[in-house]
Amino acid sequence: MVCRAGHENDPVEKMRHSCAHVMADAVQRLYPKAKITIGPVIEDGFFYDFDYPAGFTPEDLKKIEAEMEKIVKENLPFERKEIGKKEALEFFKKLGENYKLEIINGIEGDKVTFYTHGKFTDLCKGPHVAKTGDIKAFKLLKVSGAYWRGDEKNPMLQRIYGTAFASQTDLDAYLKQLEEAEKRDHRKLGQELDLFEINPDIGSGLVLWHPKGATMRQIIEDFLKRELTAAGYSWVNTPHVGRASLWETSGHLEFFKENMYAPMEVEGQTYYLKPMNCPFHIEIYRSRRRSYRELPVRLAEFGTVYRFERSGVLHGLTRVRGFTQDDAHIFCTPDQVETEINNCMELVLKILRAFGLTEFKAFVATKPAKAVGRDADWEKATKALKGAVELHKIPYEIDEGGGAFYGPKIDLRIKDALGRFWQLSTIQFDFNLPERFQIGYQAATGEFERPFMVHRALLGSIERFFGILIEHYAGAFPVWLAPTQAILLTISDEQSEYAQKVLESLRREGFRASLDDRNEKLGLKIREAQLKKIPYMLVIGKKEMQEEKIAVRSRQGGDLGAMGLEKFIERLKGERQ
RNA sequence: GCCAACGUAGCUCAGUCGGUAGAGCAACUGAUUCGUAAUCAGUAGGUCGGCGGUUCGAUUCCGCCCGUUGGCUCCA
Repeated sequence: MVCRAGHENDPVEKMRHSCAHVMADAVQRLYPKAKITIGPVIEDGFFYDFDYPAGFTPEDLKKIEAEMEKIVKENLPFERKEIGKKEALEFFKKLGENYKLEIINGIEGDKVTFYTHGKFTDLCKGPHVAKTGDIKAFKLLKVSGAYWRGDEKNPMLQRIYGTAFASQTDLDAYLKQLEEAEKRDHRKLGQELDLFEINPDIGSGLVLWHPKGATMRQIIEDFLKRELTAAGYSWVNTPHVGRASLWETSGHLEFFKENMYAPMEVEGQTYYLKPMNCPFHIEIYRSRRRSYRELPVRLAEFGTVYRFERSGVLHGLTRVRGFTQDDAHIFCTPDQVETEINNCMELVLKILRAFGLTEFKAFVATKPAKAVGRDADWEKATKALKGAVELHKIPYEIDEGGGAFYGPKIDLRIKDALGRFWQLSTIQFDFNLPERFQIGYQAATGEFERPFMVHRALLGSIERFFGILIEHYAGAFPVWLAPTQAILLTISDEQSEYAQKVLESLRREGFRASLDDRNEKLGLKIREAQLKKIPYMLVIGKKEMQEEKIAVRSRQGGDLGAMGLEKFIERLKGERQ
């Protein structure tokens, strides 16, 4: 048992930690056969893993909770005791707690600490609250399977998750927040707003983009296309499959095969669906001799890739098997590295900010023990990455030795409206593929040189980014992204013709507008438009028709009163940018 | 893949302690032309995820499969 590093003195963490002990105690009181293993504090709560093959049902959870209440009422003191390892081993041996034996044997030094409350004793570094009665408000949340030490070769344990807070009010607030997150779930909103579907008849982890979702995707792609073109990228398109020999050269069959779809045979040749775009871009790079004069070469593509993900890890749009990367590869000379990376960073930030994502955290991963490439190149590249995050004043951490074997990288995480962090962008050097594909350029000296190669994705996967965006905005997209920006609502049939004209005017101005002239009450039309989260509802009744106006209602602000179409168009244009 | 829960109409869900199912919304039809979050009435819609077993009889019980969801990274 342990608190999270750096949080040992946080009173809530301490209480959660103690709560985990109380839960383990309750479990063993009710189910003496259950063996205790580990139970750390995690973000927002705690869990405890038990070896109990019968498993726990949701009803068991209620019983355990009730038992915990009793233990809290008993107000038992937590007592700390230092004890020799030998004695500790004997203690747990007698209880048949073999997982604890394994843990003790892995601990350095010859002393360990025990924490006891009532008749329950656990191996534990502490600290704890003084008495079980100090645990104020708690709740068990869910059960799941988990492997001992996270390794699937080990026995499957039963994990119970719970959380505890300093007061019932705090706990309720937390549960409410969970509910709020559930309401924003992109899978739910995706269906309600008719944006996309993942259909088992098509296949797990494969996305069908419905018209509204596809409209948004195109807006996103158009925006990126404009920005990247302006930043000097060239656009390429490459196929979805490639010959086995290509993936042998690239090394994917050696290192990435377990993530690739099974091969297919065509006329005696073996082909694989592409899990990455890089080999294709490299082939384009080396389609002719390159001179230092034309570097940097920046090849960009919205490249759709397929990766085999184990069925259990698939999740809505954020973890899929087929997805499109906003991928690009930069080939440049050593002199250009710094500028290229800085420009990449600038571009990433500009684009993410356009989507209302303004808080970032960067992780710079450096050279691992096993790596390819020259030390000097690693140093130069790592320095450029650090320089770029510092230049743009992004808070960052160094992930020492956390880079891939083929190069250092920056992972950029962004914070969404609910305060959750998501990893989106990545800027990654590659010292491996240029070598494998033997690419080069002719330097000023006339010598044949190897270029630096950088993989970079700003949004990462468009599918995943879209999912995050849906949750970030809770489906209420800003005008520039909304699939329908304004909907015209007539009050009676008499206004249909006039409304149709207004609709045409809006469309001519390039707006995504629609018309609801059904024979229904205004209240119903507003309700439906509101549920679709359309930014503007334009009411047209007798009055508006006579005065050649529209009554504007905004999604969040309600009735804004009547105005001329010109004035409304001006307003919309301002929000479109 | 593994552990657990779940799979009933387009959607959300109820139900059957074994005798082949029901609501609301949506759809369709009709009436209503009604000014800022749900007008009324009617009609239609289901091999109760698939296959097999037990049974006179299975949507219900059992087994297998498929799919969905949560977890399997947090190391006393």
